[in-house]
Amino acid sequence: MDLPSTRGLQALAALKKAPSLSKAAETLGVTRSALSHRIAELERQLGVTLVRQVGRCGKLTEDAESLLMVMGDALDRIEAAVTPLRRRRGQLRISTVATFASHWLIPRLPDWQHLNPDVELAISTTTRTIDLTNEDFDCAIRHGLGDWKGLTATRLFNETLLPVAHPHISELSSNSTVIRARSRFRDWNRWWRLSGKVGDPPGRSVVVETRAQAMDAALAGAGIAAMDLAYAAPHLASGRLRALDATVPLPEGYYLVTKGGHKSRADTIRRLEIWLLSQAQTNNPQG
Amino acid sequence: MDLPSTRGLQALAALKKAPSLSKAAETLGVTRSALSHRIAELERQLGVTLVRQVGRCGKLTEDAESLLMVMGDALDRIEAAVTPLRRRRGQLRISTVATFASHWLIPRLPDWQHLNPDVELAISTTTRTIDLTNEDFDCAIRHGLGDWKGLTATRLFNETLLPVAHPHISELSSNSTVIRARSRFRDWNRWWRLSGKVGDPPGRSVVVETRAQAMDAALAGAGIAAMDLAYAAPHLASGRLRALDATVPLPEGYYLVTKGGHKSRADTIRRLEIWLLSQAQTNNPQG
DNA sequence: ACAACGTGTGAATATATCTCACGCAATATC
DNA sequence: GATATTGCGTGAGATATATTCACACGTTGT
Repeated sequence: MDLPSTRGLQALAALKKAPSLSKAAETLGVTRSALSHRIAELERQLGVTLVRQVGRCGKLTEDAESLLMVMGDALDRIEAAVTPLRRRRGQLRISTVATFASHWLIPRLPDWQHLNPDVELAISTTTRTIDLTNEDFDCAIRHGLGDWKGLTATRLFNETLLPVAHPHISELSSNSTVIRARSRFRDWNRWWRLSGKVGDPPGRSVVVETRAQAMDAALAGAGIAAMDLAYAAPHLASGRLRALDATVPLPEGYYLVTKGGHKSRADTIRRLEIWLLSQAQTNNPQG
Repeated sequence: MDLPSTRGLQALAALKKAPSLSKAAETLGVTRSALSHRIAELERQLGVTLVRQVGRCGKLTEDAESLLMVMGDALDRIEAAVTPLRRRRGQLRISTVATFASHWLIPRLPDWQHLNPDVELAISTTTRTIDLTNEDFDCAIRHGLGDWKGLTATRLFNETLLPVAHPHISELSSNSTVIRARSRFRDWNRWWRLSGKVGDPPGRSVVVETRAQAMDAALAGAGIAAMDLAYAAPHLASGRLRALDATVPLPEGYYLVTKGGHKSRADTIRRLEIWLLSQAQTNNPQG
């Protein structure tokens, strides 16, 4: 059975409450003409006259009255069911890793808010890799090779490591103190090998828990950190950190990941993607 | 507040009952693809994920479940409200005068039914002129000058009077017996004058109640009737009646009259109009 | 590996819906 | 009575929504 559109029924219901079609149109925020057409379309679908012009106002016929009577508060029910869901419309839920959030995304948030005042980014950081298809996130930003199956991934930037330290540290040698993050312990070894150094990296090291702490330690002058260029860039630009050697690219990168299935707000995600890519190019947050 | 379309909600409801999207589509009589798009559109409007692919079937999210829960039987209510009205869809209610119905329209009904098996004509004959704008008729066929204000009238044919009688009556003279219908008593005088005769019509007359009875009386050989050509034509063709003198046109005619306002089934009425006009040209019912 | 099933997606097309400008009818106002 | 004023319906044109078809992807059996 083919149901009539909500628009038509809504028009009829509004017409019952308001004295005239014009007033009803006003309450719905559309033209009188639109309402007139809605009624006409509904009448065409049902094959019944619903509104009859008496005097200079429209009056509902018995058919229309009975329709509304039987329908009851069906429209209100629908509205009640739909409203709480719609409330979350202006929000884009993003899951990402802590370092990316605090050292890349969050510093750039003011720019996003300026360009997209209607979309609030809700950033959620987790240590574990979240299962996008089962949890209620619209997208995620992940670190890896971009080969997550069943998901669409667009590369934001490749990871590139370089040794950075407080400006008063002027060189990297076998005597230097290096800062290692437990979560990315192998970074120093990888940089060492990829940059063509021989032997092992300096043995003297400070070990911290997370990469964010490694950054803090480097800023404080505790030693030399192998940091991602994207994260170090603002500090290098401001002079709070100094690059001590070559920058080497890693095969991994940072990716914006979206799930398949019905994408509930594909257009907003698309805007986010474009913005992220443009931000990834400038490599520096505003302000 | 902008309500989502019934189609989308209906799709969601069907998806809850059926195990898979394909089955749901079957129950609604549309393609799987259509249902998929409906859901996607609904999700876009609400900005919420409603269906999530788990395994190889789609499963409703909590949001979708709660939506359906709050909405309750709203859709059923709408369907219940709409169904009884739709039942009258295949019917076109026509109000007309008795003579036109019995001597013109009804003999032609088989042809209409053959051409339009989906539309049943419900013919209602009344002596009084019905108020189309207030009563539940889709259209009317009226006799008159076609100047009914507020209504749209299309002429089917002009009225044309001629004297007819049983074939054994061979001439119209001042000695003839004329048949008069009380409802159209002046017809004989009008014909007499308009056909250029001098003096008065024959004084010897049989008076019956209606024009239909006048026709019967003429067929029975009771005298000469001043009959409308459109009504007499089939009898003239079959030889049961004979035309005894000139045919004179009257200013009145028969009109298909439709009301303004929202025309609940303009397309069907349009088909009726075309059919009536074609029938008016042939001037003879089939069979 | 391969087929069978269940889906999502994009293009092309058909419906629905909206706004705008216009004309007509019924009331108000002079 | 003439003349605004209010309330409508209608057609054209633009935009949004729905539908189908053909195709590609992932999952589940054999």
